Formats: sequence, C-alpha cells, structure tokens
Amino acid sequence: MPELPDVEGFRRVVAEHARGRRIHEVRVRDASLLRNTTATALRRALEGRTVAGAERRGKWLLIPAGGSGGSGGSGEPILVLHFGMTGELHWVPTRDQPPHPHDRLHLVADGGELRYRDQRKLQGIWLAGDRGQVERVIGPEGPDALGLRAADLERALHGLRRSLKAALMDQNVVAGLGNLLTDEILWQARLDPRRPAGQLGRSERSALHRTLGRVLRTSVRAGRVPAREGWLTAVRDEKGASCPRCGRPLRRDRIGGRRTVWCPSCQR
DNA sequence: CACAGTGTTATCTG
DNA sequence: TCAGATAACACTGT
Repeated sequence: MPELPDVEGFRRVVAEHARGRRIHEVRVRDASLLRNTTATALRRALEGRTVAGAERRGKWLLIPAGGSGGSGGSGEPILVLHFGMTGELHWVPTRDQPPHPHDRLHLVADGGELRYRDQRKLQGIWLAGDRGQVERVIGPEGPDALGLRAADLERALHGLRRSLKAALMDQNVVAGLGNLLTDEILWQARLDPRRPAGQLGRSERSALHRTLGRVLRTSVRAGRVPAREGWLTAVRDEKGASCPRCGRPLRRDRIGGRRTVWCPSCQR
C-alpha cells in the first residue's frame, strides 16, 4: 500500500495525535525490523523524549524525538521508518490494547500509542543520531513528487532511455511514486508506459506534469490512491477489466519489472 | 501447491 | 554507463 499519499497520511497521524507527547516506553515487538540499531539502543534513545513532529521524504517518514530536558549536546535522535509494501502507522488512543499480530513497534505515550505495523517486513526501522545520519540511511533521492515543478520533471527525465514506467518508479528520479500511482498517472496522462522517458515532447511532458500533480493532490487528500469512479485504480484488479475511459480491454504487462495495467487504445 | 504482490537492493547480462 | 532481468527479503491471498 504505502506510496507517497499513504506515508503523507501516516505523517498526519503523528502530527495530529502524537506530536508533543512524551514517549514513556518503547516496545520492540519484533527486533528483526530494526535495521541499524537494537531494542536496547532504541529504548535508550527514545524513552523519556517527546515526539517533536513528523516529516515525509519520498516514501520515508522521519520522527524526531525532542529533548528530554537535558542540554542535549549530541542532537536529537530521529526515528526513520520505511513501510515497504505492507507497512502502516496507527494511533491507538488507549494504552495497553492487545497488539495486532503484525505490530512490530509500539511507542507508548501519554494518552495513546503509536504503532508501526507491517505484515511482510520488506523494509523496517532505523535510528539516526542526527540529520547527517538520516541522509546516510535514506541515500540519494530525486525531487519529491509532491509539489514537483515542471522544470524539475524535465531535468529528472532528461536523457533517460528507460521506459516512463521504470523512470517514474525510480526513487532516484522522482521520490514518492510507486506502482499503483505510476499506472494511474500514466493512464490519466494518456501516455504509453513503455515510452522512453527522455523522449517526450514538450506538450506531453507538460500533460504528464499537470496530471502527476492532480493525481497526487487528490490522493494525498484521501491518504491513498483512491479507487474513484472513472479512475484506473477503481478497476485495475478486476479480472477482465476494461478502460474506464474508452471501454476497450485493459492490458497487463510486466514493464520496468513490475505489473503494469494500462490501456493500449488510450495511452500513446 | 504455485505464484504474484501498492518496495528496495544487489548482482548479472547485454 | 545504462537498462533490463532476476533473486532475495517474509508473508498472505488466490
């Protein structure tokens, strides 16, 4: 599930419910999700501190843990989360509710708990001691897809011979787009996902930019890519699905290494 | 039982 | 260097 709109939703969960609360206890329910730290180190770093906020970077979520009262000579630790394909972040307003079987980490705070839940464990949890360590964990990324400028998109796609599908899903080209979102954007922009990304005409690139922005803003508002009437996402998992726009049968291919649903009649 | 899947990375091949 | 294919991670639903 988690692409940019979902992670943006998780960011809002933290901002609206957890921000400003003191972390009483860190419960590591599955230490195999800890990628660069241990349960002991995570507890030592976070317990007693305050949830200072939440920031999204592409599909990453950063939760800085604010000062515990001391002078804080070494800076504030930052919890770094990636949700893979099945991760979620929940706010549970009552403490000590029975855990969900896929709950991997609980941050127990005043008045509730923040729960990192993940079925497949394809990504995980990092601890950064400062902003520099955050950069090392996340690594290089293209410009964030939300608020992307037309000039940024042009620069990102310039010279690429790869397919649009592969290019848009590459976090080093543009950060935040996943499989579902990319299919929806290319379908709404009427662009063939196999087209070389660097060879779009001016008006095509402009249409792609406008569509990307519109699909993203609508999805962020919903906290997911919505299965809206008239959207590809509404029908993409149906068996003999047909294009919501032209009614002709949709095609399923493997493009850029991922399942791609598109309309060979509309998308050129 | 086989296999694909809303993600990412390493490795191999052309 | 670039791009595509494949495997690996771990688990569930079809």
